Amino acid sequence: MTQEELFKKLIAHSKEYGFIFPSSEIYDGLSAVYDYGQMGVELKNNIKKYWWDAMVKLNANIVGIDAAIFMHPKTWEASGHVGAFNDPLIDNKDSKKRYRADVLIEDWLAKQDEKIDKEVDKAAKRFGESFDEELFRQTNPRIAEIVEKRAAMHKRMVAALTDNDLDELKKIIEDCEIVCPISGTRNWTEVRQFNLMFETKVGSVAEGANTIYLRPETAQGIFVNFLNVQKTGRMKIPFGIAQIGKAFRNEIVARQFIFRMREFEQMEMQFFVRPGEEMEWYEFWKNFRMRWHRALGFGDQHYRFHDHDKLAHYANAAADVEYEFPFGFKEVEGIHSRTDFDLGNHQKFSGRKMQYYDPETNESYVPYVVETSIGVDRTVLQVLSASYTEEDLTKEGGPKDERVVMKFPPAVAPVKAAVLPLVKKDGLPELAREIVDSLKFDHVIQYDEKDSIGKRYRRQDAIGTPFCITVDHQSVEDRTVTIRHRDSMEQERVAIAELPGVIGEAVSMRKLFEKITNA
RNA sequence: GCGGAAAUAGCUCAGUCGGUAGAGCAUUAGCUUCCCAAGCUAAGGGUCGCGAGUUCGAAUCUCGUUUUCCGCUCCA
Repeated sequence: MTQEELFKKLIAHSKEYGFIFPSSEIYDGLSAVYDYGQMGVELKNNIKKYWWDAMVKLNANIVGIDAAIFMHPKTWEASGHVGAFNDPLIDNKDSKKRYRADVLIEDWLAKQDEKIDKEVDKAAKRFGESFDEELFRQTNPRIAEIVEKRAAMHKRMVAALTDNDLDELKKIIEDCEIVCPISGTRNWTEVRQFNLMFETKVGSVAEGANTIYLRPETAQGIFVNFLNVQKTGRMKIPFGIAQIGKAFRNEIVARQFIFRMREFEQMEMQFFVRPGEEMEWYEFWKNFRMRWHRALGFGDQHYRFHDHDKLAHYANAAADVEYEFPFGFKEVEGIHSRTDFDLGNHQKFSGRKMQYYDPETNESYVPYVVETSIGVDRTVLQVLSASYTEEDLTKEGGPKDERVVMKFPPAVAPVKAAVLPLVKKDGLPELAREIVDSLKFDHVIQYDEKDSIGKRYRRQDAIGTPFCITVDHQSVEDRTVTIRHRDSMEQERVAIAELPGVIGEAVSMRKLFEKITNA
Protein backbone atom coordinates (compact mmCIF):
# COMPACT_ATOMS: atom_id res chain seq x y z
CA MET A 1 0.00 0.00 0.00
CA THR A 2 1.41 3.40 -0.94
CA GLN A 3 1.60 6.22 1.56
CA GLU A 4 -0.97 8.08 -0.48
CA GLU A 5 -3.44 5.21 -0.24
CA LEU A 6 -2.77 4.97 3.47
CA PHE A 7 -3.54 8.65 3.93
CA LYS A 8 -6.81 8.32 2.00
CA LYS A 9 -7.81 5.36 4.12
CA LEU A 10 -6.98 7.30 7.26
CA ILE A 11 -9.22 10.19 6.15
CA ALA A 12 -12.06 7.78 5.33
CA HIS A 13 -11.59 5.98 8.65
CA SER A 14 -11.57 9.27 10.53
CA LYS A 15 -14.93 10.19 9.08
CA GLU A 16 -16.51 6.77 9.30
CA TYR A 17 -15.78 6.33 13.00
CA GLY A 18 -16.61 9.84 14.14
CA PHE A 19 -13.18 11.44 14.51
CA ILE A 20 -13.30 14.22 11.92
CA PHE A 21 -16.06 15.50 9.64
CA PRO A 22 -15.92 18.12 6.88
CA SER A 23 -17.48 21.34 8.17
CA SER A 24 -21.06 22.15 7.11
CA GLU A 25 -21.12 19.00 5.03
CA ILE A 26 -24.82 19.19 4.22
CA TYR A 27 -24.05 22.45 2.39
CA ASP A 28 -21.19 20.87 0.41
CA GLY A 29 -18.64 21.67 3.08
CA LEU A 30 -16.43 24.67 3.59
CA SER A 31 -12.96 24.45 2.14
CA ALA A 32 -10.25 23.51 4.64
CA VAL A 33 -12.54 23.62 7.67
CA TYR A 34 -13.26 20.49 9.66
CA ASP A 35 -15.28 19.50 12.72
CA TYR A 36 -14.24 17.04 15.39
CA GLY A 37 -16.74 14.25 15.99
CA GLN A 38 -17.55 12.25 19.08
CA MET A 39 -14.27 10.30 18.98
CA GLY A 40 -12.13 13.13 17.65
CA VAL A 41 -13.02 15.51 20.45
CA GLU A 42 -12.06 12.96 23.11
CA LEU A 43 -8.74 12.32 21.41
CA LYS A 44 -8.09 16.02 21.01
CA ASN A 45 -9.01 16.83 24.61
CA ASN A 46 -6.68 14.10 25.83
CA ILE A 47 -3.81 15.44 23.73
CA LYS A 48 -4.42 18.94 25.09
CA LYS A 49 -4.43 17.61 28.63
CA TYR A 50 -1.18 15.74 27.96
CA TRP A 51 0.42 18.97 26.77
CA TRP A 52 -1.02 21.20 29.48
CA ASP A 53 -0.02 18.94 32.33
CA ALA A 54 3.42 18.30 30.87
CA MET A 55 4.07 22.03 30.66
CA VAL A 56 2.22 23.50 33.64
CA LYS A 57 2.30 20.67 36.17
CA LEU A 58 5.79 19.29 35.51
CA ASN A 59 7.42 22.72 35.49
CA ALA A 60 7.05 24.74 38.67
CA ASN A 61 7.92 27.96 36.86
CA ILE A 62 5.24 27.72 34.17
CA VAL A 63 1.68 28.98 34.60
CA GLY A 64 -1.22 29.05 32.17
CA ILE A 65 -3.58 31.70 30.87
CA ASP A 66 -6.50 31.83 28.46
CA ALA A 67 -6.50 35.09 26.52
CA ALA A 68 -9.32 36.31 24.27
CA ILE A 69 -9.27 35.77 20.51
CA PHE A 70 -10.11 39.44 19.95
CA MET A 71 -7.28 41.81 20.76
CA HIS A 72 -6.67 45.51 20.39
CA PRO A 73 -5.79 46.21 16.72
CA LYS A 74 -2.53 47.83 17.75
CA THR A 75 -1.36 44.43 18.92
CA TRP A 76 -1.03 43.37 15.29
CA GLU A 77 0.83 46.48 14.30
CA ALA A 78 3.33 45.81 17.08
CA SER A 79 3.66 42.16 16.13
CA GLY A 80 4.31 43.03 12.49
CA HIS A 81 1.25 41.20 11.14
CA VAL A 82 -0.55 44.23 9.74
CA GLY A 83 2.34 45.66 7.75
CA ALA A 84 3.90 42.51 6.43
CA PHE A 85 0.92 40.80 4.86
CA ASN A 86 -1.16 43.26 2.93
CA ASP A 87 0.09 42.97 -0.62
CA PRO A 88 -2.05 42.82 -3.76
CA LEU A 89 -0.87 39.71 -5.61
CA ILE A 90 -1.34 38.45 -9.16
CA ASP A 91 -0.36 35.15 -10.78
CA ASN A 92 0.73 34.47 -14.33
CA LYS A 93 -1.14 31.37 -15.44
CA ASP A 94 1.57 30.25 -17.87
CA SER A 95 4.69 30.60 -15.76
CA LYS A 96 2.65 30.02 -12.55
CA LYS A 97 4.70 32.74 -10.92
CA ARG A 98 3.22 35.13 -8.40
CA TYR A 99 3.96 38.84 -8.36
CA ARG A 100 3.00 41.87 -6.38
CA ALA A 101 0.67 43.80 -8.66
CA ASP A 102 2.03 47.19 -7.59
CA VAL A 103 5.61 46.04 -8.18
CA LEU A 104 4.73 44.90 -11.71
CA ILE A 105 3.25 48.31 -12.47
CA GLU A 106 6.18 50.15 -10.95
CA ASP A 107 8.57 48.09 -13.06
CA TRP A 108 6.56 49.10 -16.08
CA LEU A 109 6.75 52.78 -15.06
CA ALA A 110 10.53 52.48 -14.73
CA LYS A 111 10.68 50.93 -18.19
CA GLN A 112 8.88 53.96 -19.62
CA ASP A 113 11.61 56.19 -18.21
CA GLU A 114 14.22 53.96 -19.83
CA LYS A 115 12.39 54.23 -23.15
CA ILE A 116 12.49 58.01 -22.94
CA ASP A 117 16.18 57.96 -22.10
CA LYS A 118 16.82 55.77 -25.13
CA GLU A 119 15.01 58.20 -27.40
CA VAL A 120 17.07 61.03 -25.95
CA ASP A 121 20.31 59.10 -26.43
CA LYS A 122 19.43 58.29 -30.01
CA ALA A 123 18.66 61.94 -30.76
CA ALA A 124 21.79 63.13 -29.00
CA LYS A 125 23.91 60.92 -31.26
CA ARG A 126 22.06 62.14 -34.31
CA PHE A 127 22.30 65.88 -33.57
CA GLY A 128 25.74 65.92 -32.04
CA GLU A 129 26.87 69.03 -30.20
CA SER A 130 23.98 71.19 -31.27
CA PHE A 131 21.56 68.91 -29.32
CA ASP A 132 19.39 70.68 -26.78
CA GLU A 133 18.21 67.87 -24.51
CA GLU A 134 15.71 69.94 -22.57
CA LEU A 135 14.04 71.25 -25.71
CA PHE A 136 13.96 67.76 -27.20
CA ARG A 137 12.26 66.30 -24.15
CA GLN A 138 9.62 68.96 -24.20
CA THR A 139 8.83 68.94 -27.91
CA ASN A 140 9.32 65.40 -29.23
CA PRO A 141 5.89 63.92 -29.93
CA ARG A 142 6.96 60.30 -29.26
CA ILE A 143 8.26 61.23 -25.83
CA ALA A 144 5.18 63.26 -25.10
CA GLU A 145 3.04 60.24 -25.78
CA ILE A 146 5.04 58.02 -23.43
CA VAL A 147 5.15 60.65 -20.72
CA GLU A 148 1.42 61.19 -20.93
CA LYS A 149 0.59 57.50 -20.71
CA ARG A 150 3.10 56.97 -17.89
CA ALA A 151 1.61 59.82 -15.88
CA ALA A 152 -1.91 58.55 -16.42
CA MET A 153 -1.03 55.05 -15.32
CA HIS A 154 0.89 56.28 -12.32
CA LYS A 155 -2.07 58.34 -11.23
CA ARG A 156 -4.40 55.37 -11.66
CA MET A 157 -2.07 53.11 -9.70
CA VAL A 158 -1.81 55.51 -6.76
CA ALA A 159 -5.58 55.90 -6.71
CA ALA A 160 -6.15 52.15 -6.94
CA LEU A 161 -3.72 51.41 -4.12
CA THR A 162 -5.29 54.11 -1.97
CA ASP A 163 -8.81 52.80 -2.58
CA ASN A 164 -7.62 49.19 -2.42
CA ASP A 165 -9.30 48.70 -5.83
CA LEU A 166 -8.04 45.29 -6.97
CA ASP A 167 -10.05 45.23 -10.21
CA GLU A 168 -8.53 48.55 -11.22
CA LEU A 169 -5.02 47.20 -10.58
CA LYS A 170 -5.77 44.31 -12.93
CA LYS A 171 -7.06 46.76 -15.56
CA ILE A 172 -3.91 48.86 -15.27
CA ILE A 173 -1.78 45.77 -15.83
CA GLU A 174 -3.88 44.97 -18.88
CA ASP A 175 -3.83 48.56 -20.18
CA CYS A 176 -0.06 48.73 -19.79
CA GLU A 177 0.17 45.40 -21.64
CA ILE A 178 2.51 44.10 -18.97
CA VAL A 179 3.90 40.66 -19.69
CA CYS A 180 5.29 38.09 -17.28
CA PRO A 181 9.11 38.37 -17.27
CA ILE A 182 9.35 34.58 -17.32
CA SER A 183 6.65 33.34 -19.65
CA GLY A 184 6.34 36.53 -21.66
CA THR A 185 2.55 36.21 -21.73
CA ARG A 186 -0.31 38.39 -20.51
CA ASN A 187 -2.32 35.47 -19.17
CA TRP A 188 -3.00 36.85 -15.67
CA THR A 189 -5.28 35.83 -12.82
CA GLU A 190 -7.33 38.37 -10.90
CA VAL A 191 -5.50 40.53 -8.37
CA ARG A 192 -6.05 39.27 -4.83
CA GLN A 193 -5.32 40.67 -1.44
CA PHE A 194 -3.06 38.36 0.48
CA ASN A 195 -3.79 39.35 4.04
CA LEU A 196 -3.46 36.41 6.35
CA MET A 197 -5.67 37.93 9.05
CA PHE A 198 -9.46 37.63 9.15
CA GLU A 199 -11.21 40.92 9.80
CA THR A 200 -14.44 41.64 11.58
CA LYS A 201 -16.17 44.67 13.06
CA VAL A 202 -16.75 45.60 16.66
CA GLY A 203 -19.78 47.70 17.53
CA SER A 204 -22.42 49.16 15.25
CA VAL A 205 -21.30 48.94 11.64
CA ALA A 206 -23.36 51.99 10.78
CA GLU A 207 -21.58 54.25 13.25
CA GLY A 208 -18.08 53.76 11.88
CA ALA A 209 -17.18 50.60 13.73
CA ASN A 210 -13.60 49.57 14.37
CA THR A 211 -12.02 46.82 12.38
CA ILE A 212 -10.54 44.13 14.55
CA TYR A 213 -8.87 40.85 13.66
CA LEU A 214 -9.19 37.24 14.63
CA ARG A 215 -5.80 36.49 16.13
CA PRO A 216 -3.39 34.82 13.68
CA GLU A 217 -1.37 33.41 16.59
CA THR A 218 -1.99 32.95 20.28
CA ALA A 219 1.45 34.20 21.34
CA GLN A 220 0.48 37.88 21.47
CA GLY A 221 -2.15 37.15 24.12
CA ILE A 222 0.72 36.00 26.32
CA PHE A 223 3.00 38.95 25.55
CA VAL A 224 0.40 41.59 26.37
CA ASN A 225 -0.26 39.81 29.68
CA PHE A 226 3.40 39.41 30.53
CA LEU A 227 3.40 42.03 33.27
CA ASN A 228 0.01 41.00 34.68
CA VAL A 229 1.14 37.43 35.18
CA GLN A 230 4.64 38.31 36.32
CA LYS A 231 3.40 40.70 38.98
CA THR A 232 0.28 38.91 40.25
CA GLY A 233 1.95 35.51 40.14
CA ARG A 234 5.19 36.83 41.69
CA MET A 235 7.03 35.11 38.85
CA LYS A 236 10.81 35.24 38.77
CA ILE A 237 12.77 34.95 35.57
CA PRO A 238 13.19 32.45 34.06
CA PHE A 239 9.49 31.58 33.88
CA GLY A 240 6.93 30.58 31.28
CA ILE A 241 3.31 31.27 30.35
CA ALA A 242 1.35 28.55 28.60
CA GLN A 243 -1.83 28.81 26.58
CA ILE A 244 -4.10 26.66 24.43
CA GLY A 245 -6.43 28.38 22.01
CA LYS A 246 -7.79 28.95 18.54
CA ALA A 247 -6.02 31.03 15.92
CA PHE A 248 -7.07 31.95 12.39
CA ARG A 249 -5.14 32.44 9.15
CA ASN A 250 -6.66 33.12 5.79
CA GLU A 251 -4.37 30.79 3.88
CA ILE A 252 -4.72 30.94 0.12
CA VAL A 253 -3.95 27.27 -0.09
CA ALA A 254 -5.13 25.24 2.87
CA ARG A 255 -4.98 21.53 2.34
CA GLN A 256 -3.89 18.07 3.42
CA PHE A 257 -6.88 17.31 5.60
CA ILE A 258 -6.50 18.89 9.05
CA PHE A 259 -2.80 19.59 8.53
CA ARG A 260 -3.36 23.13 7.33
CA MET A 261 -6.69 24.68 8.25
CA ARG A 262 -7.89 28.27 8.30
CA GLU A 263 -9.16 27.85 11.84
CA PHE A 264 -6.81 25.89 14.05
CA GLU A 265 -5.75 25.41 17.61
CA GLN A 266 -2.33 26.08 19.07
CA MET A 267 -0.61 25.09 22.29
CA GLU A 268 2.01 27.71 23.02
CA MET A 269 4.42 28.44 25.80
CA GLN A 270 6.48 31.61 25.97
CA PHE A 271 9.49 31.29 28.25
CA PHE A 272 10.95 34.56 29.51
CA VAL A 273 14.69 34.58 30.13
CA ARG A 274 17.59 36.88 30.84
CA PRO A 275 19.08 38.36 27.66
CA GLY A 276 22.12 36.33 26.70
CA GLU A 277 20.77 33.14 28.26
CA GLU A 278 18.27 32.48 25.49
CA MET A 279 20.37 29.93 23.60
CA GLU A 280 20.73 27.54 26.52
CA TRP A 281 16.98 27.70 27.17
CA TYR A 282 16.35 27.27 23.46
CA GLU A 283 18.34 24.00 23.64
CA PHE A 284 16.56 23.00 26.84
CA TRP A 285 13.09 23.43 25.35
CA LYS A 286 14.03 21.76 22.07
CA ASN A 287 15.01 18.67 24.02
CA PHE A 288 12.09 18.81 26.44
CA ARG A 289 9.60 19.10 23.62
CA MET A 290 11.19 16.28 21.66
CA ARG A 291 10.94 14.03 24.70
CA TRP A 292 7.23 14.95 24.98
CA HIS A 293 6.66 13.76 21.42
CA ARG A 294 8.73 10.62 21.74
CA ALA A 295 7.11 9.61 25.04
CA LEU A 296 3.95 8.83 23.06
CA GLY A 297 5.83 5.75 21.89
CA PHE A 298 5.35 5.84 18.14
CA GLY A 299 9.05 5.30 17.43
CA ASP A 300 11.83 7.84 17.85
CA GLN A 301 12.95 7.45 14.23
CA HIS A 302 9.74 9.14 13.02
CA TYR A 303 10.69 12.43 14.67
CA ARG A 304 13.49 14.81 13.79
CA PHE A 305 14.55 18.42 14.15
CA HIS A 306 14.69 20.76 11.24
CA ASP A 307 16.83 23.79 12.00
CA HIS A 308 15.86 26.93 10.13
CA ASP A 309 18.49 28.69 8.05
CA LYS A 310 16.14 31.44 7.01
CA LEU A 311 14.80 33.08 10.14
CA ALA A 312 11.59 35.02 10.64
CA HIS A 313 11.74 38.73 11.39
CA TYR A 314 11.45 38.12 15.14
CA ALA A 315 13.80 35.17 15.69
CA ASN A 316 17.50 34.56 16.20
CA ALA A 317 17.17 30.76 16.24
CA ALA A 318 14.39 28.43 15.18
CA ALA A 319 13.82 24.71 14.79
CA ASP A 320 10.85 22.53 13.90
CA VAL A 321 9.94 19.19 15.32
CA GLU A 322 8.98 17.18 12.28
CA TYR A 323 7.04 13.94 12.18
CA GLU A 324 7.09 11.47 9.32
CA PHE A 325 3.52 11.67 8.01
CA PRO A 326 2.27 9.49 5.15
CA PHE A 327 3.01 12.53 2.98
CA GLY A 328 6.55 12.96 4.31
CA PHE A 329 8.29 14.68 7.21
CA LYS A 330 6.22 17.73 8.18
CA GLU A 331 6.35 20.34 10.90
CA VAL A 332 4.30 19.62 14.00
CA GLU A 333 5.90 22.04 16.41
CA GLY A 334 8.18 25.05 16.26
CA ILE A 335 10.69 26.13 18.89
CA HIS A 336 11.76 29.73 18.36
CA SER A 337 14.12 32.07 20.09
CA ARG A 338 12.10 35.26 19.63
CA THR A 339 14.58 37.63 21.29
CA ASP A 340 12.99 40.75 22.79
CA PHE A 341 11.24 41.53 19.51
CA ASP A 342 7.67 41.14 20.75
CA LEU A 343 7.95 42.67 24.21
CA GLY A 344 10.16 45.42 22.80
CA ASN A 345 7.63 46.31 20.14
CA HIS A 346 4.74 46.26 22.60
CA GLN A 347 6.76 48.63 24.76
CA LYS A 348 7.21 50.91 21.77
CA PHE A 349 3.60 50.78 20.56
CA SER A 350 1.86 50.92 23.93
CA GLY A 351 4.22 53.27 25.69
CA ARG A 352 4.21 50.91 28.69
CA LYS A 353 7.40 49.54 30.13
CA MET A 354 7.58 45.82 29.37
CA GLN A 355 10.51 45.28 31.66
CA TYR A 356 11.49 43.00 34.47
CA TYR A 357 13.44 44.08 37.49
CA ASP A 358 15.93 41.32 38.16
CA PRO A 359 16.71 41.21 41.91
CA GLU A 360 19.78 39.05 41.28
CA THR A 361 21.52 41.38 38.87
CA ASN A 362 19.86 44.54 40.13
CA GLU A 363 18.91 45.51 36.58
CA SER A 364 15.76 46.21 34.62
CA TYR A 365 15.51 44.75 31.15
CA VAL A 366 13.12 43.56 28.46
CA PRO A 367 13.29 39.75 28.77
CA TYR A 368 14.18 37.51 25.87
CA VAL A 369 11.66 34.88 24.87
CA VAL A 370 11.96 31.24 23.87
CA GLU A 371 8.72 29.95 22.39
CA THR A 372 7.39 26.43 21.94
CA SER A 373 4.41 26.40 19.60
CA ILE A 374 2.62 23.21 18.63
CA GLY A 375 -0.45 22.71 16.46
CA VAL A 376 -3.20 20.75 18.22
CA ASP A 377 -4.78 19.63 14.97
CA ARG A 378 -1.46 18.59 13.51
CA THR A 379 -0.75 16.59 16.61
CA VAL A 380 -4.17 14.91 16.35
CA LEU A 381 -3.35 14.06 12.73
CA GLN A 382 0.07 12.84 13.79
CA VAL A 383 -1.42 10.56 16.44
CA LEU A 384 -4.11 9.34 14.05
CA SER A 385 -1.66 8.47 11.29
CA ALA A 386 0.83 6.91 13.68
CA SER A 387 -1.92 4.80 15.27
CA TYR A 388 -3.67 3.59 12.13
CA THR A 389 -2.79 -0.07 11.61
CA GLU A 390 -4.15 -2.75 9.31
CA GLU A 391 -3.54 -6.34 10.41
CA ASP A 392 -3.99 -9.57 8.52
CA LEU A 393 -5.52 -12.13 10.88
CA THR A 394 -6.15 -14.83 8.29
CA LYS A 395 -5.63 -18.26 9.81
CA GLU A 396 -3.99 -21.01 7.79
CA GLY A 397 -6.56 -22.43 5.41
CA GLY A 398 -9.22 -20.12 6.84
CA PRO A 399 -11.11 -17.29 5.19
CA LYS A 400 -9.44 -13.92 4.66
CA ASP A 401 -9.60 -11.87 7.84
CA GLU A 402 -8.36 -8.35 8.46
CA ARG A 403 -8.77 -5.80 11.19
CA VAL A 404 -8.16 -2.07 11.39
CA VAL A 405 -6.78 -1.03 14.77
CA MET A 406 -6.12 2.46 16.04
CA LYS A 407 -3.15 1.79 18.29
CA PHE A 408 -3.49 4.93 20.37
CA PRO A 409 -1.38 5.25 23.48
CA PRO A 410 -3.97 4.33 26.16
CA ALA A 411 -3.50 7.70 27.86
CA VAL A 412 -4.91 9.58 24.84
CA ALA A 413 -7.39 6.96 23.53
CA PRO A 414 -10.91 8.41 23.19
CA VAL A 415 -12.62 5.44 24.88
CA LYS A 416 -10.65 3.74 27.62
CA ALA A 417 -12.67 0.55 27.93
CA ALA A 418 -15.73 -1.20 26.55
CA VAL A 419 -17.81 -3.46 28.75
CA LEU A 420 -19.29 -6.36 26.78
CA PRO A 421 -21.66 -9.04 28.11
CA LEU A 422 -20.86 -12.23 26.23
CA VAL A 423 -24.55 -12.95 25.80
CA LYS A 424 -27.65 -10.83 26.25
CA LYS A 425 -29.22 -12.91 29.04
CA ASP A 426 -28.58 -14.84 32.26
CA GLY A 427 -27.89 -11.63 34.20
CA LEU A 428 -24.78 -10.78 32.16
CA PRO A 429 -26.05 -7.39 30.88
CA GLU A 430 -26.97 -6.38 34.43
CA LEU A 431 -23.53 -7.19 35.75
CA ALA A 432 -21.93 -5.40 32.79
CA ARG A 433 -23.96 -2.25 33.54
CA GLU A 434 -22.81 -2.42 37.12
CA ILE A 435 -19.18 -2.46 35.94
CA VAL A 436 -19.83 0.51 33.63
CA ASP A 437 -21.21 2.43 36.60
CA SER A 438 -18.14 1.67 38.67
CA LEU A 439 -15.80 3.07 36.01
CA LYS A 440 -17.73 5.91 34.39
CA PHE A 441 -16.78 8.60 36.89
CA ASP A 442 -13.13 8.31 35.93
CA HIS A 443 -13.14 7.21 32.28
CA VAL A 444 -15.02 7.28 29.02
CA ILE A 445 -16.57 3.81 28.90
CA GLN A 446 -18.73 2.18 26.24
CA TYR A 447 -21.31 -0.55 26.71
CA ASP A 448 -22.20 -2.84 23.80
CA GLU A 449 -24.34 -5.97 23.68
CA LYS A 450 -25.21 -6.02 19.97
CA ASP A 451 -23.76 -8.66 17.60
CA SER A 452 -21.21 -11.40 18.19
CA ILE A 453 -18.36 -10.78 20.62
CA GLY A 454 -15.78 -10.85 17.80
CA LYS A 455 -17.62 -8.16 15.92
CA ARG A 456 -17.77 -6.00 19.01
CA TYR A 457 -14.02 -6.40 19.56
CA ARG A 458 -13.43 -5.21 15.99
CA ARG A 459 -15.65 -2.18 16.49
CA GLN A 460 -13.60 -1.22 19.53
CA ASP A 461 -10.35 -1.84 17.64
CA ALA A 462 -11.52 0.62 14.97
CA ILE A 463 -11.86 3.43 17.51
CA GLY A 464 -8.73 2.39 19.40
CA THR A 465 -10.24 1.31 22.73
CA PRO A 466 -7.32 -0.25 24.59
CA PHE A 467 -9.36 -2.59 26.81
CA CYS A 468 -12.46 -4.72 26.33
CA ILE A 469 -13.97 -6.03 29.55
CA THR A 470 -15.96 -9.16 28.77
CA VAL A 471 -18.60 -10.43 31.19
CA ASP A 472 -19.20 -14.19 30.87
CA HIS A 473 -21.07 -16.84 32.85
CA GLN A 474 -18.16 -17.30 35.21
CA SER A 475 -18.37 -13.60 36.04
CA VAL A 476 -21.77 -14.04 37.64
CA GLU A 477 -20.44 -16.85 39.80
CA ASP A 478 -17.07 -15.51 40.99
CA ARG A 479 -17.19 -11.80 40.09
CA THR A 480 -14.25 -11.92 37.71
CA VAL A 481 -14.11 -10.73 34.09
CA THR A 482 -11.66 -10.97 31.24
CA ILE A 483 -9.72 -7.98 29.95
CA ARG A 484 -8.95 -8.27 26.26
CA HIS A 485 -5.95 -6.20 25.16
CA ARG A 486 -6.34 -4.30 21.93
CA ASP A 487 -2.88 -4.76 20.44
CA SER A 488 -2.08 -8.36 21.44
CA MET A 489 -5.73 -9.52 21.40
CA GLU A 490 -4.82 -11.58 24.45
CA GLN A 491 -7.06 -11.92 27.50
CA GLU A 492 -6.49 -12.08 31.20
CA ARG A 493 -8.93 -12.75 34.00
CA VAL A 494 -9.30 -10.04 36.64
CA ALA A 495 -11.52 -9.60 39.67
CA ILE A 496 -14.22 -6.98 39.11
CA ALA A 497 -13.11 -5.23 42.31
CA GLU A 498 -9.65 -4.69 40.80
CA LEU A 499 -10.90 -3.11 37.56
CA PRO A 500 -10.78 0.57 38.61
CA GLY A 501 -7.16 0.15 39.72
CA VAL A 502 -6.03 -1.89 36.72
CA ILE A 503 -7.70 0.34 34.12
CA GLY A 504 -6.77 3.52 35.95
CA GLU A 505 -3.11 2.57 36.04
CA ALA A 506 -3.04 1.47 32.40
CA VAL A 507 -4.55 4.68 30.98
CA SER A 508 -2.71 7.07 33.29
CA MET A 509 -0.51 9.74 31.75
CA ARG A 510 1.96 9.25 34.57
CA LYS A 511 4.18 6.88 32.59
CA LEU A 512 4.48 9.41 29.77
CA PHE A 513 5.41 12.17 32.19
CA GLU A 514 8.06 9.97 33.77
CA LYS A 515 9.62 9.38 30.36
CA ILE A 516 9.83 13.13 29.83
CA THR A 517 11.29 14.01 33.20
CA ASN A 518 13.59 11.01 33.77
CA ALA A 519 15.47 11.38 30.52
C1' G B 1 -4.15 30.43 -7.35
C1' C B 2 -2.81 27.09 -11.90
C1' G B 3 -3.20 22.09 -14.00
C1' G B 4 -5.05 16.89 -13.55
C1' A B 5 -8.63 13.37 -11.46
C1' A B 6 -13.05 12.38 -8.83
C1' A B 7 -18.22 13.10 -6.65
C1' U B 8 -24.62 7.76 -7.02
C1' A B 9 -27.42 5.10 0.47
C1' G B 10 -23.27 5.82 6.55
C1' C B 11 -19.01 2.87 3.63
C1' U B 12 -17.25 0.34 -1.09
C1' C B 13 -19.14 0.45 -5.66
C1' A B 14 -22.63 -1.14 -10.11
C1' G B 15 -25.93 1.43 -13.25
C1' U B 16 -25.80 -1.14 -20.71
C1' C B 17 -27.73 2.81 -26.25
C1' G B 18 -30.47 8.84 -22.66
C1' G B 19 -36.25 5.51 -20.83
C1' U B 20 -39.53 4.81 -13.26
C1' A B 21 -32.22 4.28 -8.80
C1' G B 22 -29.41 -1.18 -7.50
C1' A B 23 -25.92 -4.64 -4.70
C1' G B 24 -22.74 -5.93 -0.70
C1' C B 25 -21.31 -4.21 3.90
C1' A B 26 -23.08 -0.95 7.77
C1' U B 27 -27.58 0.76 10.75
C1' U B 28 -32.36 -0.45 13.51
C1' A B 29 -35.79 -4.33 15.44
C1' G B 30 -36.39 -9.52 16.31
C1' C B 31 -34.34 -14.65 16.26
C1' U B 32 -29.65 -17.22 17.32
C1' U B 33 -25.87 -17.45 22.53
C1' C B 34 -21.50 -18.66 19.68
C1' C B 35 -14.55 -15.45 23.18
C1' C B 36 -12.21 -12.51 17.94
C1' A B 37 -16.05 -9.56 11.66
C1' A B 38 -19.16 -11.25 7.31
C1' G B 39 -25.88 -17.20 10.58
C1' C B 40 -31.59 -16.23 9.90
C1' U B 41 -35.96 -12.74 9.31
C1' A B 42 -37.70 -7.93 8.60
C1' A B 43 -37.35 -2.61 8.33
C1' G B 44 -35.43 2.21 7.54
C1' G B 45 -32.14 4.98 4.58
C1' G B 46 -30.90 8.24 -2.12
C1' U B 47 -32.12 16.46 -3.63
C1' C B 48 -27.58 10.59 -8.29
C1' G B 49 -22.62 17.26 -5.16
C1' C B 50 -25.25 21.92 -6.86
C1' G B 51 -27.24 25.12 -11.06
C1' A B 52 -28.36 25.75 -16.01
C1' G B 53 -28.71 23.86 -21.13
C1' U B 54 -29.93 20.03 -25.04
C1' U B 55 -34.10 16.44 -25.21
C1' C B 56 -40.80 14.05 -25.30
C1' G B 57 -37.45 12.19 -21.36
C1' A B 58 -30.80 13.28 -18.15
C1' A B 59 -27.36 9.67 -12.76
C1' U B 60 -25.97 9.15 -18.12
C1' C B 61 -24.72 14.33 -23.16
C1' U B 62 -22.92 19.92 -22.86
C1' C B 63 -21.58 24.27 -19.97
C1' G B 64 -20.92 26.51 -15.32
C1' U B 65 -20.12 25.90 -10.16
C1' U B 66 -18.87 23.60 -5.23
C1' U B 67 -16.06 20.15 -2.55
C1' U B 68 -12.15 16.59 -2.15
C1' C B 69 -7.51 14.20 -3.61
C1' C B 70 -2.75 14.60 -6.53
C1' G B 71 1.22 17.80 -8.82
C1' C B 72 2.97 22.83 -8.98
C1' U B 73 2.73 27.34 -6.16
C1' C B 74 2.33 29.47 -1.30
C1' C B 75 3.18 28.87 3.85
C1' A B 76 6.20 35.23 9.96
